[in-house]
Amino acid sequence: MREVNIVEGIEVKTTRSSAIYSDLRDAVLDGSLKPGEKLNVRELSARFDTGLSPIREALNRLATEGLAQHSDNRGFVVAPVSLPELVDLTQARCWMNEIGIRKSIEFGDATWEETILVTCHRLSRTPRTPDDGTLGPTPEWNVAHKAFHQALISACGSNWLIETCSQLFDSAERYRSLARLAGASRVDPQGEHQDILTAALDRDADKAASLLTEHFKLTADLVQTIVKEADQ
Amino acid sequence: MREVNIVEGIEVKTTRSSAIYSDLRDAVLDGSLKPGEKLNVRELSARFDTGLSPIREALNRLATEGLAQHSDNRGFVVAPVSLPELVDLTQARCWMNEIGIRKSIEFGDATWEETILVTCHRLSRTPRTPDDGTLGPTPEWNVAHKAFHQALISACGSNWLIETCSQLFDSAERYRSLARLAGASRVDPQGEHQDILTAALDRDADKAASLLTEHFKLTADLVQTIVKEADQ
DNA sequence: TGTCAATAAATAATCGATCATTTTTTGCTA
DNA sequence: TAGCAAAAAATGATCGATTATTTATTGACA
Repeated sequence: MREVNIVEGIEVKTTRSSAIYSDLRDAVLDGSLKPGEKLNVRELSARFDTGLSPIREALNRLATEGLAQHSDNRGFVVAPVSLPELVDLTQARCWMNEIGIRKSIEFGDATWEETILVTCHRLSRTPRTPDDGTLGPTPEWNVAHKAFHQALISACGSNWLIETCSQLFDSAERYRSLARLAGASRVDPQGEHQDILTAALDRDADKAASLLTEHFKLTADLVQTIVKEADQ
Repeated sequence: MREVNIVEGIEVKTTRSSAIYSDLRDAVLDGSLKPGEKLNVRELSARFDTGLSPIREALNRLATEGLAQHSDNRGFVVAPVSLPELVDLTQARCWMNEIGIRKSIEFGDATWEETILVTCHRLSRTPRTPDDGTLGPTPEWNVAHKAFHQALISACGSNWLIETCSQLFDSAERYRSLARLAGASRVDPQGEHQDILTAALDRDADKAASLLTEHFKLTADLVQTIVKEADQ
């Protein structure tokens, strides 16, 4: 119980459980914890230099969220990935984000327009590959990427939908990370982002929806190739 | 670590954490734990005659699921309810179930048809009010009710969508329970269920979707009246 | 009497020992 | 050597004591 963060000037004392949850979550999402990998509580408690309780609490949260799996008396593993699940996930993303962007185009006001404009701009200005030559998107780019996608649907009128899309985004990011680790990379996602932005600002719901859907499907296709290869 | 269940002949040893999670979840859903109520860990551990760890694990799961809220160093409370959240929730239910039933009508095979037929039949044969005169739906009716609604969307092709609708259903059930405790009750939901079933079997997607949406909105309207009254 | 700091009480979080269950190893028998 | 049962090891789950933090209470002072 010692982690202290400063948020907007005020001290926020976080707990070990929360800190570890956040770390483990990041590790699952960026692929440093591999799908199916055993999450041994004692081992993790040694690694994080903490007791068993915070680890178990963090794992319980991850499991409820779907990023880990739990079996009574058999502990936790990182949630597995599979081709069928990727298809399922992609389908759900397309459907839900389509509603989200259509409704946002219908209901969104000037503030929404400005938000999608700004988040898209920030995304374009955020370096995708690190200076040090290591591969893959930087954490900053990932954050900016999610911010833009969530902004697109932010005026839809249902936090439930927004939250669901957020979880879907994260689950998909895990697949993207795995593809990246296997050496794959999108050529020009930013061009697609710009096109979606333009369609949204033009209030062209059909075009925005189909571009967004296409965007998700292209990513899934790339990831799919890699997952298939890895399976063999 | 002593809870033992028999599932299809084989022994399944469940944990205290899981058993308590299940109990607490039921209590939140049926309204016996009130929105905003403090979930004191010591108190609960006394009530369930167990240590602190299983209680905390159960609460962590509930919180991740959205049925409880957690604040670092301040513990857990039952998730609050509100009019805006009910509106949000209802909107999301309508949108997602509409996709679910449309795609199921598009993709569903004979097995799907039989499943919705059977679950609807079972629902109609399950007593809604208990024999002993206590009010509100019986647990059996609630189970059958959910089974029918989930069956309707079960052939949509995305487990993610199905799972999301399941969570939405549960969250909505909490509102229904609260309305029931306040004395409100739907007149004839089964008539609506039959109409939805018929439209689905007829593969009339537009009709099925609009009936289903109407069904959710009617429930929400009833609950809304109660929540409003309770607020004053 | 109202405000505020200091103190006390209550509650949340964590720890590591202990107990229960699962998994692995061992060694016997056919 | 294969199959199996018993024993051992490893791992998961739980407990209650301890520590950290928040909330409530007290009492000094303006």
